[in-house]
Amino acid sequence: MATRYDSSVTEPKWRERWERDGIYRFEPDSDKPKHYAVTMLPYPSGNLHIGHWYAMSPSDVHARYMRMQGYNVFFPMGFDAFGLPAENAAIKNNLDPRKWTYSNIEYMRGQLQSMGMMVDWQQQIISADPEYYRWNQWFFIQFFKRGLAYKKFSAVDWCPKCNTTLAREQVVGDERRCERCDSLVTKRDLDQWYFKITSYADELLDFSGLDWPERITSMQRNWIGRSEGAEITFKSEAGDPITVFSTRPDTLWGASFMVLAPEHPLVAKLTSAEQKASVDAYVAEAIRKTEVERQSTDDEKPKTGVWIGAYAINPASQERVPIWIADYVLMTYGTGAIMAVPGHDERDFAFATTFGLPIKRVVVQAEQTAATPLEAAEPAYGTVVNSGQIDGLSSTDAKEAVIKWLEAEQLGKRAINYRLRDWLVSRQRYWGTPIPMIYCPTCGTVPVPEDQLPLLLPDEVDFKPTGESPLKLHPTWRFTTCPNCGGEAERDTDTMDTFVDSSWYQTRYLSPHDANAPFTKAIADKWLPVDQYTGGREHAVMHLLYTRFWWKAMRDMGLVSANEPMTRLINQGVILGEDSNKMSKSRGNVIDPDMLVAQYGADTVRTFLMFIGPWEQGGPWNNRGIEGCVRFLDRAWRVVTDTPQRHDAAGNASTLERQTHRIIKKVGDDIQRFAFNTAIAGLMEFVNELMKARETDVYGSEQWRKASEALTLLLAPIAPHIAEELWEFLGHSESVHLQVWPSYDEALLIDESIELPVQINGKVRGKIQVAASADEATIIAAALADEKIAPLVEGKTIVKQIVVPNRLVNIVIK
RNA sequence: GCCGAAGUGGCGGAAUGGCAGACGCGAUGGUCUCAAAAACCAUUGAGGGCGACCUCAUGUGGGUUCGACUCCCACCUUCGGCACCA
Repeated sequence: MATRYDSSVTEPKWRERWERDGIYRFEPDSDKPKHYAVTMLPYPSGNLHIGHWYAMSPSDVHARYMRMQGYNVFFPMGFDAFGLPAENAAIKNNLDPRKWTYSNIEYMRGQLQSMGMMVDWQQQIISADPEYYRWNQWFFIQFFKRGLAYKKFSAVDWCPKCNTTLAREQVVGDERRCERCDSLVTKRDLDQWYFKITSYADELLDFSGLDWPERITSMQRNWIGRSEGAEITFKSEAGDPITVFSTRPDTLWGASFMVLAPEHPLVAKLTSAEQKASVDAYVAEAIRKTEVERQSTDDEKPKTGVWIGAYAINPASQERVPIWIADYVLMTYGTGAIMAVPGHDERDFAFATTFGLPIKRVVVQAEQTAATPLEAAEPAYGTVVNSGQIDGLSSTDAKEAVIKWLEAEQLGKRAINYRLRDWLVSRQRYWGTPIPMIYCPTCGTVPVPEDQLPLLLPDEVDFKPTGESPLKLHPTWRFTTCPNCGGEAERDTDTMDTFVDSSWYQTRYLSPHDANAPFTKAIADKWLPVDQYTGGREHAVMHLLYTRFWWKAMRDMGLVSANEPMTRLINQGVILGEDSNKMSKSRGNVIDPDMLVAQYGADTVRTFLMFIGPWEQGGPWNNRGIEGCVRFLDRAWRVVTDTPQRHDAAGNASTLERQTHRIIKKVGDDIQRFAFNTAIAGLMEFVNELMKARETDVYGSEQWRKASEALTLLLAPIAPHIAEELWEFLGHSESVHLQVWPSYDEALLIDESIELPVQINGKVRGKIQVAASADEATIIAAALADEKIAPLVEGKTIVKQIVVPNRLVNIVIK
């Protein structure tokens, strides 16, 4: 046995052995309790970067640990193979996106395998495979039949660089940039397909039973943006109903004017002849601004607007209130019209002051009266005044009272509004799932018959980024016949958002080749939902929200029974360059995992990535830091395999035994909570302890053997290759990865004799050595007798004596 | 503005009511060597003292507690999300 461990020989050797023996094969029918772990699948960009390692290897560690804990673990891998980079690379280099993608997959699978993950590659999925995407189409049709997929013409977000529409979630930040390419997003009026995620808005706000980071659930909650209030119908003097949404029906008496969005359908009808010219000009300007970007979150942005020459009647106060249009009211939220309550809403206040509109107080705080003048909007809740029959009620009670009154008088109703928009899924690009819909002049919109799926993506396509769907430009593909009447018809020429692919892939892994269903129900019933999901938090309101929606739709179709797709979610942080900046080619701070693996081996790279710091936090790479892990694994190797020259010093086998039990507990606890950095720190300490014990007569003892075996087993999830080699060295013929996680004895977690710090008034003033079993009285006696403590206590009054078992003693004196 | 996360040595970080700085990097000194590398040993928060030791120290200011990095209140800073959303 060589004294140095050579990863370049050993790692491939064991990977081949594992593959040959099929130790990671998925066994859906085993009797062991199941544990389904999924890490977000990679996009086949062509090269695995260190971020993939950072995301995936700790997930593998946890999965391996669960397996050693006795679970039947399934930890699959696949490729999110549709998407723009393939098409863009193809356009740039005149390649076939299919060939580009699939050759990348072949290469990246090799890289992924070099990580030493416990993946059963026979279960892999590739979303660009027709056997996968046919089920996207199948789901699309089911959604269509259930009213969850619909087509709508409206202003949509358009990325000029990607040359396609985007879902609202894919437009990021206040500058409204494309999630994928960072371009400024514009608007276009287009007829597009949507999935009705809003019909699950309320359910998506319910995170009960989900062990997900607060950060993600709060982002989703923000995104969905539920507001409770009422819809209230005002009537114009001419009698046209104008419905507004308000979260403050309690302030209805304070509504002294109304504002409609410039695009509001009633604007044209209500505008008076005298005001028509200025209204038209304002509307035109607003629409122009919409196209350019009606953005600017500038707080200082002055309010603009125009009176349309009409009045409405406030249904509560019966006051005549002017109707204005202004671009601060958005057509896309609520009803596109508001009742303006300038006294208690900052925007309405700003508008009223700009245009000299009346401001009325309808809420008071304790120190105010109904006549206290308003110097600024006072949005806080308080007591209602100047409001007829609801005077004197608290804002909260008044809300309820007004809603009940509105409902009784048929003037309005309780209403809830969401910020969440339906998911726009049409994309004007080639490399995606064709939308399986046919437009027949006679029969209308007809789905492709299910027995004709998959509707294959054609190969010979001129997919230049023209802004038109490449499939539309194909000479024949779009022309078909209506499945209903047999007449001439046309196919939808868009493809689906690739987030569709990742919305249900976790279910497909279980039966990737099922030709009759998206997944085999018997297996899915046993294995779903996913127990542990890992991946980046950048998908909080995209993939992670879409997946929850998709799952609920599947549940309502009777395909799955749980309410949520992924029970526990952990998000890793981002691994940064050595300069603490995001890794990028232009900064030249990119770390290449292949080079590291060649130099140090996969085990070292895995170990260091987890040792850097808390996994959820991420952090900067450190080229010197990895050397520490090289040393650690090397020491672990030597401490087990090398025979010390001398080992005759007096040692303590019982101490080693206790250290062994302690580390078993620590590593298990830490891996369970994804605290890999402290698990590894603990193992480093343990190796250092073994190094010392090795030079004593403890070496070669029963306790020594157990400690070496424990070290090897605890190392197995983290450094699977070296652990396997050590396990073999220790004389075992069966893989270390088929072993059971070692157990520990609670009684052996603390030493027989312990050192306790003794505090006087909370400051450590001495230390005593006592038996772990010593009772409180004995400990206090020992503390007071201590040569450093005794003089300090002498002549003082002992107020209190605190003994924290196994921790410390505190003596409070006066 | 609202919601969320975070702030600890030269650096990455540990400790979630009980000895602050585990573990690692870096640094300094040493052993081995012709020399170097590797490995090993020692020291390494700041200030003071020859020294056993003492004082200070976890963004800031208060508070609770025998005891606070940890809990509470107020604030500062950084990062992420939402935002003319009625």
